[in-house]
Amino acid sequence: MVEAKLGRPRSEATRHAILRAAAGLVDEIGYANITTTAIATRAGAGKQTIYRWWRAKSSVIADAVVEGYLRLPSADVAVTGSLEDDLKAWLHVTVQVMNDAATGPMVRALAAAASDDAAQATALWDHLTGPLHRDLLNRLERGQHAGQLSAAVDSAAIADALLGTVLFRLLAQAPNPARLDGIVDAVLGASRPAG
Amino acid sequence: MVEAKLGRPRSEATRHAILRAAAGLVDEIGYANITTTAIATRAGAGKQTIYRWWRAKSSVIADAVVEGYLRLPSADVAVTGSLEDDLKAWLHVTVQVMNDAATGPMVRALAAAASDDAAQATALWDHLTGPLHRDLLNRLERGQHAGQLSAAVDSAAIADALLGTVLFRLLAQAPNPARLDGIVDAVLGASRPAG
DNA sequence: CGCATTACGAGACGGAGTGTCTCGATAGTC
DNA sequence: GACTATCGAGACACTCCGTCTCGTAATGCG
Repeated sequence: MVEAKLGRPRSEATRHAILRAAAGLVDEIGYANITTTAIATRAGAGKQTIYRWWRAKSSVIADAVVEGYLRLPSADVAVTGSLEDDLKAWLHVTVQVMNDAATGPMVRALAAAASDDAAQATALWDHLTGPLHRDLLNRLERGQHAGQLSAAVDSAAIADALLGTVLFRLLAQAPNPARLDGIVDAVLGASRPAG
Repeated sequence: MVEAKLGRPRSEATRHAILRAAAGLVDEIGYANITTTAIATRAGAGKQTIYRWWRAKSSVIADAVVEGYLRLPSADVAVTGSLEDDLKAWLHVTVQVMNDAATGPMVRALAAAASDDAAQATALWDHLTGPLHRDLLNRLERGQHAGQLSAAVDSAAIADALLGTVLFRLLAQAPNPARLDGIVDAVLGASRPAG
């Protein structure tokens, strides 16, 4: 990890251009159709410059995600009076967003791309789902402070379950929204006050 | 869908050999490293025979899943007195199984393979996770009959959430088992009797 | 049986893409 | 100015996909 002191230094501008080109291509033509040549051309870089710094194409795109060049479109978790309503609304909107033409294929492809490298996969999912998880957690903890949710439950675990549900639907491409409300009902406690 | 009546009929043995070869190769060298030539060679078939009946390599492998040549290793859901304990035990074992050397990469690769075709993806995930979902649902409904779980909650939704959690961990390759118990706690109702 | 028809195994083939290699030029350090 | 590593550009060998072409095998019809 020691930087070389001799010779021409690595161009940070080129690095940025490559990651930016990769991210743009994922958006425009989809992960599966991207070629290294296309990334290089769009970035105004040579192919060797890519392979000098990344092991493979998938690594470039994974890096683009990890460094924030590609983000999942996220829906804000509303804060109205009802935790239950807010979570249900978030679930429906998020499932809808994930099922749109661009997002679903991208996430599925990235999941496959990261499957080579466990460390990379962890970093990638962390960056993709981290913001969503954080938003959910904030709302849940606010609900706990407001007494809408028992302080004894593990709110991070609930956020896991909700995100897991969204991802499951994303992978299975089953846009049936029928059970989404049921999940929130179950997660908030079966014996909540009747609504 | 009308079968031809003239000429040599399609060999069911060859069809079986091709699907069997594809399934074996997924296990042995992983989805990403499979070539159509390798499938054909291993099956003792010609490449043209594959392309005569399947559109692409991913279709062959998806078919192998749908027809049961590839299965997710499943852990039985125990039936002891405690629904809570049974679900926690199942979650831990299942996450452990999914994290083993062969299963994780296979599922991730299949997720990518199915991303081409929405209808195929639904069928594929149905066959992969269907048995697990059914087992969970059985145990949950049994718990509802035994009064361990409110009859009002959507047990299928709970099964979704538990499976979603497992898949999320599988994709993110985060083997941290800490929150698993918390998910069961949350899902079974925050206000259950203290344990 | 002979003929038409379709599937079969085998493998050659063109096209596309990957990752390596080479080139002359460039941007730093000493 | 010498040295060294990176730069853009693109040629290159290699692998793989999916198509095409063989000669052969299996089935129904006359």
